[in-house]
Amino acid sequence: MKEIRVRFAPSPTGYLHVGGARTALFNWLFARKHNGKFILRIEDTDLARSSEEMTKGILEGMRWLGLDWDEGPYYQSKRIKIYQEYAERLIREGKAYYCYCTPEEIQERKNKAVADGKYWKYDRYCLNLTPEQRKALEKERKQRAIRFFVPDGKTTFRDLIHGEITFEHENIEDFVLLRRDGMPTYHLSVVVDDYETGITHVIRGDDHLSNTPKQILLYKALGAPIPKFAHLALILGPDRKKLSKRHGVTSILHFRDEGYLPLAMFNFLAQLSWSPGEEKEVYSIEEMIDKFSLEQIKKSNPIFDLAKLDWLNSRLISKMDAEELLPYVKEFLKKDNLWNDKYENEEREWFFSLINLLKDRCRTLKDFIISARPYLSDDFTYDPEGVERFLKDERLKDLLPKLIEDLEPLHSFKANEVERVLRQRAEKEGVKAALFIHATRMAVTGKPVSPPLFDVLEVIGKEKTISRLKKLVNYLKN
RNA sequence: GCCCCUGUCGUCUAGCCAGGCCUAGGACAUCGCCCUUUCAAGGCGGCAACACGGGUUCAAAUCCCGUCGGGGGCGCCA
Repeated sequence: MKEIRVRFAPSPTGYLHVGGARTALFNWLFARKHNGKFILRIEDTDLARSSEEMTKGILEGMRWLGLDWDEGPYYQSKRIKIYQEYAERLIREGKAYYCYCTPEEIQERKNKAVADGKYWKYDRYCLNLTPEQRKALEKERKQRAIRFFVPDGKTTFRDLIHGEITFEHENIEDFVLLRRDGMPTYHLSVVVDDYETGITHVIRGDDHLSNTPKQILLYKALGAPIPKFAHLALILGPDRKKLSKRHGVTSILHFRDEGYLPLAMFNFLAQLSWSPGEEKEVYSIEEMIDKFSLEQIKKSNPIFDLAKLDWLNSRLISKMDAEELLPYVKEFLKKDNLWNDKYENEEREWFFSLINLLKDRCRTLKDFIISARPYLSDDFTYDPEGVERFLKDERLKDLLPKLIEDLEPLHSFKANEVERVLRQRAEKEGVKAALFIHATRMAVTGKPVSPPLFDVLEVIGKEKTISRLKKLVNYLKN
C-alpha cells in the first residue's frame, strides 16, 4: 500500500489558535495511526502579513502539544519561482490566461453588476481579447496576473467526513493563480506543494470546502493525482459564532501559560468532533492513535467550552505522580521565584510529598503554585474570608497558646501524633476539635481550605507550625 | 443575493450508514444527599435532548421530501 502523507500548513499571519491546533492534531493522529508521514509547511506567501515571530510561536505550540513532524517545515516563500513556472505551463497549455485588468477596474464592474442585482463573477474580459487589444495592453501595462480557465461542467468528490459533494462550475469564477506582482495565490501554491510533496490526504477546516473544486480542477489541469479530502467542522464560540479573538484568548500557548497540561489539551481538542465511541473520557496519546479513525468524526460544529478542559486537567494532575509533575511544577515555581534547586536534590523526598499532598485539589498548575506558597515561603497573608469564617471566636487567643504548649515537647510530628494531641486538648477544654483545626489551618496556610490538616502539618513541620501559631496568636491579640 | 456544509440534554457525545434491543446511553456543567476538620476527590440520586412539518413502514432519532435554525465560502488573504 502507498505511504500515507498528510500535512499541516499554517499561515504565519497569527498565532497557533485552538482551531489550527486541532487541525494539526487530527492530521498528526491520522499519520501516526497509519504509519504515514506528517509534513509541516509554512504558507507565507502573503509577505506583508507573515512574520517569522509567528512561525516560531506556531512551532512552539506544536512542540508543546507533542505534534512532531517528519518533514519540513517547508517555506512557500522560498518556492516562488516554482509556482511561477507551473502557472506559465498552464498558460502554454491553454488552461490559464493572462489578465491585465486592475483590481480597481474589476471592482468597478462588479459594483455595477451587483447594483443591478446581478450575480457577479470575473467577466473573462481578458480571455476574449483580440490580438490587437492584447498587444496594446502588453505595451501599456507592465503588470499582468494569470487566471485559471474554469471549464464548463461540474466537480464531484467524496469527502472522507461529509460524503459526496458536487459543485457546478458556473458558480466558480476564473480565479487568479499568479498575482500581478508574480506571487502565487493560495490555490496555486497549495496544489503545487501538495502535489510535489506527494500528499495523499488533505485534512483541513470546513472553511476550505468550497475551495476544493477549484483545487481539484487545478490538479486535473496539471495532470496530478488528486488527494483524498477530509473537512473538519469549525470550532464555534459559546455564542455559536466562529471562534475568534472576541471569545478571549485562544492561542494554544496561552493554555500552556495558564497551567494546562499538554495531554489535557490534546484530549480536549481531539474530542471536539471525534469520539472513539466508548464510555471513557481520558486517553493516552497511544490510545488515541490506536483508536483514531476519520469515520468517527462528527460533521457539525462543536462549541468551545472550557469546563471540560478544566476537569480533564484536574483529573490528569491528580493521577500523575510527583516525578512526572516535577518538570511542570518547577517551571511554574521559577516564574514566581519560589523554586529552589534543593527541591530536586537533598529535599527531593520532602518536595515529592508536598506535590502528592496538593495535587488532588488543583485545576491547573497555577492553582498548584498558589496552594504551594505557604509550604515554600513565609510570605503569605491571611485570607479575609477565612479570617471571617474561622478566626472570629474570642476563645482562640487563650486556647491556641495551650495547643502550642502541647506541640512543643513532641518528638514525632507525624500526622496521627499531632492529631491525637490536638484532639486531646479540645476535649480537655470542652470545645470542638474543629475550632482548633480551622484556626491552625489559617495559621499555617493562611487559607480556609487545604488538604487534611494533619497531613499539612506533617509536611510543614514542627518548627514552622509552632512559629506560625505564635504569629497567629499575636495577630489575634491586636 | 448565490453556492456548499450542518442540526440528539446547557456543553462534548453514543445511537443513524445495515429501521424494532431507545420509556434515547455516557461524560462535563448544575442541583440534592452521603462521606468529612475545610475544600476537593469519591459514592448515590435529580434536572435535562432526537429543531419543526409531511411522507415511507406493522414499526423512524435512524430512510425520503420540505421548512426553519446554525456555520462556511463567494479576494490579485490563507
